[in-house]
Amino acid sequence: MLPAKRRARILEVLGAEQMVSLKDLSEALGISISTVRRDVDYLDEAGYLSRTHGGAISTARASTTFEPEAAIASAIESAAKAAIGAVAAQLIQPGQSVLFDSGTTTAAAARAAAKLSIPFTAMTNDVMIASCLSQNALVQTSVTGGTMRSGTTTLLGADAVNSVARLRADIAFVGTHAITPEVLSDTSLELADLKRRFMAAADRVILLVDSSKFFNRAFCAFGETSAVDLVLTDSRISADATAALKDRGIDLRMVDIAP
Amino acid sequence: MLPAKRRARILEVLGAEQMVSLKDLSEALGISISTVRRDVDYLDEAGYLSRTHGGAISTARASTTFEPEAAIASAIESAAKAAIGAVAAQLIQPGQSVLFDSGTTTAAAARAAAKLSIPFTAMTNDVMIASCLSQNALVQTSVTGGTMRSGTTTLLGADAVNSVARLRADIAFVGTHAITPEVLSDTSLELADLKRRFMAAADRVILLVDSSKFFNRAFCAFGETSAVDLVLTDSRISADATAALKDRGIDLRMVDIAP
DNA sequence: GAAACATCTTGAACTATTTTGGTAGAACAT
DNA sequence: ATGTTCTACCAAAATAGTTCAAGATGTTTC
Repeated sequence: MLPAKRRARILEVLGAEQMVSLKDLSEALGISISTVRRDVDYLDEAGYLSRTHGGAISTARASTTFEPEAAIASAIESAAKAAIGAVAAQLIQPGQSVLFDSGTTTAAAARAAAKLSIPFTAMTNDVMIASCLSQNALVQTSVTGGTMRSGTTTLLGADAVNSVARLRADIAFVGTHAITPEVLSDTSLELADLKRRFMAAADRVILLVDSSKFFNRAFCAFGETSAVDLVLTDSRISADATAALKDRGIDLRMVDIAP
Repeated sequence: MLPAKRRARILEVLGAEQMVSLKDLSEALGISISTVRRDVDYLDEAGYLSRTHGGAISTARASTTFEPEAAIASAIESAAKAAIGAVAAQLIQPGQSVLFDSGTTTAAAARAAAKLSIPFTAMTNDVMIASCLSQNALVQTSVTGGTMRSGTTTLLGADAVNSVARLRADIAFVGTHAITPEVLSDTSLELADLKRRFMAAADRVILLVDSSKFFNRAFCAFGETSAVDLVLTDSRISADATAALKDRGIDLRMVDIAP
């Protein structure tokens, strides 16, 4: 297994468990304790987790504005994201207009949507999603203007907001950095602002969120769960989380993850 | 198997897998590990993927770049474009604002510019160029809005035009499909319109054009050679062409092609 | 066209570097 | 006190970098 893959898996475990011992990690990943120790130290150094005696605890999401580098973000929960994306794409009807928020989960949806053979119109503020969708000649792809923060593929700022403000769409696929039973939140004001616009511009808001995002709070709230028409998540979501959302009458669909 | 085909297949694998070891690639493609290593290093250099010890992981672009092999080939295999791009990047001064037209030659300039360690502001209508530039934290990258035609990474249309119309930049790097001693031309009205705006918005217009574009005419003229402040081309340009341009008082610089 | 020549690419052999898993003693928690 | 975890080190394995000869490709010359 590749070092990078190993580290991503460690973060996945930590996303689900909050706390793990090095021993457990060593057994779960089938690698020696020495290597686990080195990986965990590395991730600690890089700020992805915190070390404790004998193990590691997740810290990334506790820090409300922390964003992992793109390479790692896309590797974390990649199976869950792909599964969620595949189901999301199936919800698109021929001829509809669809908004794709930026993010790795919505990117998975775009990748699946690009393989559909139905025509639809798409708009996104993520250049990676855009170039993905534009592979399919049936998809009319538009991109918001805006400014990219370095290391990301996300367009933000006044131009992006204005582009979205003029629109009316059938569906918005929105991602989120964190979700509680009531609130969706993300890491920056600008991101939050734009997500709010996406949600306001669409008849049907579909939230794509893998199970590791429950229940956390990030820096900046951008909407309420009640404003979402459908939540798509993976089957690793906890019973607590499903109950809390269903109590609020939120339509929740779980997607089985391929091994 | 052709080198270009090999590299395209590596990107294809990487689009599906997120990470692969060199060993796996070697087996999957039936080529030696040495060759895989060379290909992967090459693609890393060109920004299509990132290397890790023992393998490669997909960057934003790799997972979306199911570009036809021909597109990859023309984008990264051309020594002339790379050489022109490298020289173009050197013309950027710290703090300047720079417009990057869409196209493979301007993309080469963007790749070189992304490796500079000077801060500047960039605006482009090509999402590939944008994701290239945004890898450098010193570069403030903006993207025009617009619509993508399928199979391309180019943004066109009213939104793109409007984005550019508001700007004033120090430099515009402009590509062209064809050039005669008097006229620059390209393949579509929309493209031509946007290129015209780029040229009007910049104090200094620098035309990046490899020698194969002399002297042809494409469907739609978008400007006169006299409106260009500097023409950068490669040394394979014919003597006729240089003479014709110099007769018109056009500043022409030839770039030696690296071996 | 074909032969001769130069150039580039490939795969393999070899060396250097990095990574890995193990071990021994020190530090730690209960 | 006792078992566990940490640090530091080592040898083995894997990967990266280098070099080179054989083959493929491209160019020139006749």
